[in-house]
Amino acid sequence: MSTQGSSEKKPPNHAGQPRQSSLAGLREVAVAAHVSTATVSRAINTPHLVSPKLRERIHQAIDQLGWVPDGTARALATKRSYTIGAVFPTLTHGDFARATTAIQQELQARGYTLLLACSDYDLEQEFQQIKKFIERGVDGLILVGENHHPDLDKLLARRSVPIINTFVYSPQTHGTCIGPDNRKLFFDMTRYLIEMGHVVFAIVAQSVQNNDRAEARLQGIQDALAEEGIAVRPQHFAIGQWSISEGRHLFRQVMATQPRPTAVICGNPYLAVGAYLESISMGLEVPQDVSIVGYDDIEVMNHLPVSLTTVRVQSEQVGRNAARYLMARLEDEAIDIPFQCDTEIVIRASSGPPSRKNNPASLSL
Amino acid sequence: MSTQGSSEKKPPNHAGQPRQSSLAGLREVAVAAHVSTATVSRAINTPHLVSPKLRERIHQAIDQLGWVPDGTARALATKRSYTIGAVFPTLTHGDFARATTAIQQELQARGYTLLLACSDYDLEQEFQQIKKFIERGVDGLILVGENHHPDLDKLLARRSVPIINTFVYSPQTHGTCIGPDNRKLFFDMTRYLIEMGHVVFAIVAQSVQNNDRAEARLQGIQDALAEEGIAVRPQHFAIGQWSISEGRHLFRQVMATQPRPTAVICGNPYLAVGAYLESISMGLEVPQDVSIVGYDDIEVMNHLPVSLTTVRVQSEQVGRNAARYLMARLEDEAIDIPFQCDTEIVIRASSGPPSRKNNPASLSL
DNA sequence: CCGCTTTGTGTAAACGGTTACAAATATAAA
DNA sequence: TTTATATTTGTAACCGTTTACACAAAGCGG
Repeated sequence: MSTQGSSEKKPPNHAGQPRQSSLAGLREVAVAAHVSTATVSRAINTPHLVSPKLRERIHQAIDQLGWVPDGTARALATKRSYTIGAVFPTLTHGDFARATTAIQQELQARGYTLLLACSDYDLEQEFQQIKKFIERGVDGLILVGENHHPDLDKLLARRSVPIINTFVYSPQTHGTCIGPDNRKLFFDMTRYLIEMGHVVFAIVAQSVQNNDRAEARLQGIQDALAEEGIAVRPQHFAIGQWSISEGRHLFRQVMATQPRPTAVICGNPYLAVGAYLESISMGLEVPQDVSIVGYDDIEVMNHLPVSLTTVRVQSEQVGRNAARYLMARLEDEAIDIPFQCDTEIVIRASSGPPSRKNNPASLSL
Repeated sequence: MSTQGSSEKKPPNHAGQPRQSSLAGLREVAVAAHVSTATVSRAINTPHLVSPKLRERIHQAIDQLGWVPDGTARALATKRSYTIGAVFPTLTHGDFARATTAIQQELQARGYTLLLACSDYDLEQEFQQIKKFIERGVDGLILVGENHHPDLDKLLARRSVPIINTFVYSPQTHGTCIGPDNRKLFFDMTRYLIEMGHVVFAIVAQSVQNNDRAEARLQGIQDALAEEGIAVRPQHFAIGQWSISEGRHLFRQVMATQPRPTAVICGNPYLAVGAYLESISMGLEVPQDVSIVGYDDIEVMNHLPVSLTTVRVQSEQVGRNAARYLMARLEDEAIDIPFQCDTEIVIRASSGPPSRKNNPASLSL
């Protein structure tokens, strides 16, 4: 196996020439300030260990040379990259965009940098992205939901990268996730509608494929209804894409069935807006003819001719706390953040008691 | 200066114990596969230089040990991080979110990772974030606009980090920016309104503070109007925040002035939606009483009772091309992308010729 | 004035990969 | 067979920081 044995100490470098200015950054600063590299390093990272005189000289050298430390080398030496990876299903939904912004702000404030990827609701892709992040040496990970690739745990265990699941909360997994209790959210919303007298409910929602949050919300609706002995009829259950036009389409579809629903619960704000706009096209009165409620509060909901009842989730709070939590863990600080985030049912004009005339199952559209 | 001189070759490591499994990752794989570290490295990066037999053995060792290469170390050694930094003013506006998504997709497809920050339209903050990115060793940068911190060039020159400005295009700076020609965009839109017979124009827009794109668009309006000898009156010029409610407020404000505008050009989609929704509250007919046009196309604009005329910018295209451009430069590939991106004036129901009755400067609101 | 701590600084070995160069081996040409 | 050439593989020096350890100097109570 051992191949060569004779080479008797050749000059270390390739050719004889010292290779123009081969001094690396920190080293260069060190000679300029007539100190050792260790001292320069300390002057930046632990200034109190360096005498004021040298500190001064070093800083002078630094900005005289315009030196910017190499984070890569630092990361290698310290095994800390001050980098956090976040994988979101998408960025084009308001809540994730808001959370991302909050995360980035929070990280930045403490010197961390955000690595971002979008999995497009694909678990396999999410896994690959996480893997990449780990290769890149992220110190922590922010994910969405609790439903991940089966091999994830193994991967994380090896490097012991802390992780936090966002936009979910359940008492069982307390401490590993930050977000709303999705099930309870729609449970409460549904109760509100029940108490208002509604009996025939329709659901217009996005696919629950790889989306445990949406699934939990659906479950919340069904649980609340079940308590009253009510179930959502198949023809009142419409699943589709995430868009206004889809909302219009699905709303029209469920409203064309018998018995006609008096309350339509939408899985996201775009579907709700679509449903409402379609109700206008159909000449329906909201909420007299039908109540429409959504999930998540986007600004337009509050400004439509009939403002829309919805659930507000503090996405910024979710993002901020997730970031804080991770950083605290990394710095071994104690931290007390609420894992279950604030939510609020925002009751606006689009929901109300069903009108009498809708009770008899009759009438053509 | 030289302190010690005697130490006669002490054992290299601290205590005598070999420190449990001190073999670092790649080294560990190497011994497991009975090859040298160089060969392992080659097996991953340049497989064709390694005999199939060893390659096989190495890969076996790799996934038997579950090794994940350390990107930090790799980056240090190769001086390439396969990382791109992007600084956006915000993520909560649809166009930037879409562009970010496109960038990330494109980067991922070629093994790059995205670092993201939001400057909140603050040049100083942007500069700090860029600096941080450079410390982190990004291979390239994606920024928005052409207006950056004065020291930016110096900083970039030192490390020679390639950069691309997005969401802007002007012939003068061809090759350094990718986006729409913002000035021309609103120039054309204004011409369209002029040709329709409008004479009294109002502008409802966001602040142009550190926003050369918005500024260029305003200039486009003014240039087009100037050709006809028209100027926007001070009372028709409303600048504010970026929101629907602000759009409502500013719209009401400009509509309360004399002479009353027959066309309102909005600087972004939210302002346009707000303006339109306020027109409903005010009992105005769009476009008979007033034409409303916006910038950027968000879905709701096409679904409101009166759909809104706007300008569509291919933000995804901007993002994608920016990413491609950078990667091509980094890999020394030739690439032919359009620097000026596609745009389209989408004429919908909210714009039309001014009605006769609006001509006489009269009437109370 | 001497040992004893405290404080400040330097030396050099990591960190975990890549890669120039040399050596060994296989292949082709003569 | 011999020599020239191409192919594989190994050795060890980097990449630019940090940091354990050693040492010198300064401060101090006795």
